[in-house]
Amino acid sequence: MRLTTKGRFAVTAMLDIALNEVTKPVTLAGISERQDISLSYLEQLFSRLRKQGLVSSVRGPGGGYRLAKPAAEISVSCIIAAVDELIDATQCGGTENCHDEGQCMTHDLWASLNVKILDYLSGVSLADLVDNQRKKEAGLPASAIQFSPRKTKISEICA
Amino acid sequence: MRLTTKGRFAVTAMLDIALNEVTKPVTLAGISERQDISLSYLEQLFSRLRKQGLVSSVRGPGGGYRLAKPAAEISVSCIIAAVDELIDATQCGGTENCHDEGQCMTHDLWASLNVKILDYLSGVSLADLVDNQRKKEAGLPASAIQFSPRKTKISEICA
DNA sequence: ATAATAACCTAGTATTTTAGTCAATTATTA
DNA sequence: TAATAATTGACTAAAATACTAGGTTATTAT
Repeated sequence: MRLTTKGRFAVTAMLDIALNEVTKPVTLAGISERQDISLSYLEQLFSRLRKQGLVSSVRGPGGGYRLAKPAAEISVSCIIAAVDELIDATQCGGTENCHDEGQCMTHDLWASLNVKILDYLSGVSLADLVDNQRKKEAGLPASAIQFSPRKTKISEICA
Repeated sequence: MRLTTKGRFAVTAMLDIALNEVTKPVTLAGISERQDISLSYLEQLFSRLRKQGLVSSVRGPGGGYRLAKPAAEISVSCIIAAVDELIDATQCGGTENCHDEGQCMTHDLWASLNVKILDYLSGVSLADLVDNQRKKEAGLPASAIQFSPRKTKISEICA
């Protein structure tokens, strides 16, 4: 399963576009500055995002990137899948040949975890993130995304 | 967030013990052979599992490892946390300083994803996995763990 | 006693992935 | 036509992952 800064950067960058594309296309140089992500790295990520049809590009002065679809129609899972290739918590990538010829004993576990993660990320759209961010900036509590303050230290995970 | 083969190996190895510890402690050499995991790698993993109090060890001939608690009291999240140190989908590891001085725009998203994953893995115990495996071997459908056959190809993730 | 067993420990290494740099080229527009 | 900004490809540093090697220590069966 792939949930790296690559995917995080991509989501952040897409959110930056969603927030700033009101008048003009958004340049990678702008995103780079605002979000503190290397320009060249962004170029690599956007090459994939464009190929997956998530953004459209305009070259030359005044150019940049726009969302190719309405923000409400772009899910987080979609963005991560575009840059990270495969969201998969199983060893085998769905081939079900994790151990010898058959499934490994924990295949079902990872497969169902996979579905859980995917379900969640599929349910969150860029529009949700925009909403959340706007509310945050206005000093309101975030609501679109259910935020839980629970910590994740080992001591708290194990009873 | 860390969901690597390390954690998968650890869960598989723990499950192997749960299935085989009926009479004697289970040796790493046995696990290595049955699960096709390098012995030395297992030793490293079990060093951590032991330090976290998940297994107890017996040295010498006839020795090996046993679960330190009933299988029903050992959750998958606990095992993964023991070997992978930290389950965390956020960039900052919970410090909330992901971007400059404040939270990055997607902090809430990763934080809540984190909770989702953790909730799920906390709810699955080794006993559940044993059940599932026994049913599988008996040719019955798995029930303890809800298995979904849904695929996770990019084309299916994005509408 | 002692030889076999199996945990335990430390250090190192190969491979892969991540995250990034560098240097160009191409299209567009002011 | 000069500046802009996407586009491309090749290359690199650092980290993490997944191991290997070689020992030591404790225990037990003989």
